[in-house]
Amino acid sequence: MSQASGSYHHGDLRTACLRAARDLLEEDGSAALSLRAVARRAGVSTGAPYRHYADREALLSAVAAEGYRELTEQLASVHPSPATPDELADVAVAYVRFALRHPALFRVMFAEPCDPANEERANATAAIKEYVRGIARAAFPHGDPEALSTMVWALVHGLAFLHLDGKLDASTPEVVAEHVRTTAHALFTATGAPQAAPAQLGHAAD
Amino acid sequence: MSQASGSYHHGDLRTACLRAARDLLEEDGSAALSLRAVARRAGVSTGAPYRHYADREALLSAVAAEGYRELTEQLASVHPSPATPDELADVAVAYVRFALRHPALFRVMFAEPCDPANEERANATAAIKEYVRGIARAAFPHGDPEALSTMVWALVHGLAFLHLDGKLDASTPEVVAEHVRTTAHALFTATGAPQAAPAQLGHAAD
DNA sequence: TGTACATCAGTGAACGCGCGTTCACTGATGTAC
DNA sequence: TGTACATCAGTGAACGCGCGTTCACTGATGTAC
Repeated sequence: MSQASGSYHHGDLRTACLRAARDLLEEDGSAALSLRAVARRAGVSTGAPYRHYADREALLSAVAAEGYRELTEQLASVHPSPATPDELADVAVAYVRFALRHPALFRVMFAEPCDPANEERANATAAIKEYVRGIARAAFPHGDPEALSTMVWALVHGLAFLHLDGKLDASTPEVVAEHVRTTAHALFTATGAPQAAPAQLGHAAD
Repeated sequence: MSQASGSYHHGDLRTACLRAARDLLEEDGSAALSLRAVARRAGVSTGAPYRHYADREALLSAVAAEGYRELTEQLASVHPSPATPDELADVAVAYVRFALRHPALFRVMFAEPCDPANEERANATAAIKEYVRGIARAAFPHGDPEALSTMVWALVHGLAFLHLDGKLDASTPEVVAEHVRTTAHALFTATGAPQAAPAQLGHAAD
């Protein structure tokens, strides 16, 4: 968009490819994403994307990285630093909702054996890990944050995939949200997360 | 095997296709399973599998169903009716171990959008659901078995996929087992599962 | 027990498809003077 | 400000590939009499 319109040069094909890939994933989540389809969608010849991505893998990794960033953002926007069981449950609901709203993207993010050496991708996953660890630290100040954050992440991740794959009732978003909230509550209250929010100071002892 | 060897008729091509599919999945987990590759592997012409499977989907569903049955068996063989946190943790470890030993099969079972109307497949998933529900009932006699069994399943399922997708350290089976055991323990002890095994009678109050 | 015939489970060639990737090319852009 | 030229980002045709599926066929099997 930044440059010519209708001209020979595209202007920002790199971004346009990402956009096209995302659109295709939203439209037909079941099909595998192909570079040719992306080029077609971006209104460009088959070879053009190779100016910006080394190969299919590279595009896929970029898409995945974008997905991670968005997921992290959305979780943080629900509660930057959740502390009560209610707030934790809200975040859990947001995680599963993201998966169900963007099933194909979520699968690219997790189920595709993408290049683990891709730096952008590695950074993006690190960010989400850090957010989850932060949650665990704030919510369970007395436990091992590492173990607890794994537990929380595994729980929501499992819920997301089981809903995605039709193993749990995902007929309406409301049903799912309620289900996730209940499950999360069962976990958080039982593991001794603070019941109310007496302190939301954000500074926990290191 | 049941009939001719080296003859025109195969004897039991249905089973042989399944076997071939499984072998291919074990050998190259990253590639998508194709009917042609299965036929090749079974030593048979491209069209032959169509005598036994309507299409690719049908074969995939059969493979998935077999996977469900095996997973259920393996879990049950660890503890038919686990009651203590230790026993529950053993089952959790077995679940994740299955996923890591058969990554491609596990992905076919869960990540492929297989035909949900397939009866064999539906039966097999129902069996595993039932086993998990049974665990929850036995282990948490005072909670809502439905919510708790979902929680347990989601946790192990999430752990399985996070390890599978390289989000958690899966360098050695021992590391993974230890990790799963720790996480499971944290959950089970906190949610009030029986601490020791005073009664292993198998009859819980309905 | 022997023969005729229907049925069944394979063959192998062919169809049309979409894919990833390469490559010689060309039009647009921007920079040096 | 104007021109020459290097660089860059596209084109479009082509490569070879493996795929799912179909179809006329043929050899093996088993059943009725």
